[in-house]
Parts: sequence; C-alpha cells; structure tokens
Amino acid sequence: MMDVEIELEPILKALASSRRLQILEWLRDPVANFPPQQHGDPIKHGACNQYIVDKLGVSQPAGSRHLKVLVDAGLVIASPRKGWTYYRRDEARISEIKRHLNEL
Amino acid sequence: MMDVEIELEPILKALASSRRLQILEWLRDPVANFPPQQHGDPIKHGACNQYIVDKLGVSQPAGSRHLKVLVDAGLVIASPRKGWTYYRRDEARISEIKRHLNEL
DNA sequence: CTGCTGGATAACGACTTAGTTATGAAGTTA
DNA sequence: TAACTTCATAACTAAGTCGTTATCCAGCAG
Repeated sequence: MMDVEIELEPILKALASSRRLQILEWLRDPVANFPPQQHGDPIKHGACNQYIVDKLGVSQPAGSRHLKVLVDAGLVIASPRKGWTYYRRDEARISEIKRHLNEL
Repeated sequence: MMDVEIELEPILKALASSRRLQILEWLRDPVANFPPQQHGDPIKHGACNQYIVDKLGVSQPAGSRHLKVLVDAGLVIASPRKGWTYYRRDEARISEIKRHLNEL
C-alpha cells in the first residue's frame, strides 16, 4: 500500500465533535438510520441533508455546516442532485486516515 | 481484550493540534529528541517540561498548558519529582484509544 | 406566475482555544 | 539568607467554533 501524505490536524479537528462523530456513525448505515427516501438511492448516494439535520436536532444551517466540515476534511462525499444533497462516507479515505492514526 | 468505554470527543480535541501531535511524536523517543537529562531517567519518566517547551518554541505557560491538555485526555503521564515534572506517553491508553479509532 | 421545499450563506452572539506577560510556590545552590 | 531554576496559575487578547435567525437561490407543484 502506498504511503500517502495526510495532514492529520484538520482531520482530527473535523472529528473532534460529538455531533460529527454521530453523523459519521449514522452514515455507516443510511437505510437503518434514516427514513426511506423517494428520490435518491441511500446506498449509492447517502442520506439527504434534511434527514441528518432533523435527527441531529439542530437548526438547518448548523447541520449543513457540520456536513461541510466533514466534506472539507475528506471524510464524507456530497452528491448534489437537482435540489437535494446526499451525503455518504468516503470509506476509502477513512481507511487511509485510520492507517495514519494507527501510527500515533 | 475487554471493551472499555471511552469518550472519544475530548481525546480527539486533545489530538486536534499540530503542537500536541508534535509533542506526542517527540515523546516516542525522549532520548533521541531531547538533550540528556542529569536528573530524571528519560526512559522511565520521560522528558522534562522545559525541554519540551524549548523545542516547541512557545512560552513556558503555553507549553505547560499543552502538556496539561494531553495529560487530562489520558494520552500522557506526568511525573512530578522535586522541582521537575517529567512527561511520557501512556502507551497502554494510546493503544486502547487506537482500537476505538479503528471503529470509526 | 405563485407558492413551497431543500439547501447554502451571511451576520451575529456566546463560548472556547491559544498565545502572551506577570506572578507565585517549591526546590536547589552559593 | 539570598538568588536562581522549574513549573503552574491568573489575567488578558486575538481568533476560532458553534449555535441562532434572516435571507437567497434552485427546483417542483399548483
């Protein structure tokens, strides 16, 4: 496996929030953790913004910003699709990050 | 190994700082990373506060507080010994934490 | 077009973080 | 005793985080 350079600090800052840890946990299984979606495929594209915001119990802007932090850190992938935005874990990147965390 | 409950958020907050990541890295090998100590055993008790502060390049109170954050998070053990305070990694706890991080 | 919904952004306030200087307690040395 | 060293703590400031409400844009339904 290649040794990829990763800046750990911004990733750890993104992870250092119980709200965001909770989102990551939920996104491990979107089907089990969110209501059924008529529009996007929860497996392929993830859960939509609003379901996550509702379950978090914070205002919509607050939830959106948590999601943006996760996206900016590379932990989550956003898929905007005509009006909705779906979020799913970036499992490849998360595995990479775990490898680096194991070298702490 | 038993499944120990660990609150990840405060630990991640402690880790989410390049300064503190640097300290943890240095403490992996106190003998290599710090000047020789006349007083305490660097292997057994770790490096003294001042060496760490000097190498960090911040004021003494700033360095002391970073170390306190690491101690409070359980990542580092402080050993006060008549006038000096030595710091070393808590490897057992760090391993435990890594196991939890792998379940992200 | 009008209105409704999903989502992003701006602006603001409360709180926390990270740095500084100043000070003080405890131990060592002359 | 006096002076110095090590370290912790208090007080202050600048900047970042996290919540809110208000606003705006895009897409869909009537």
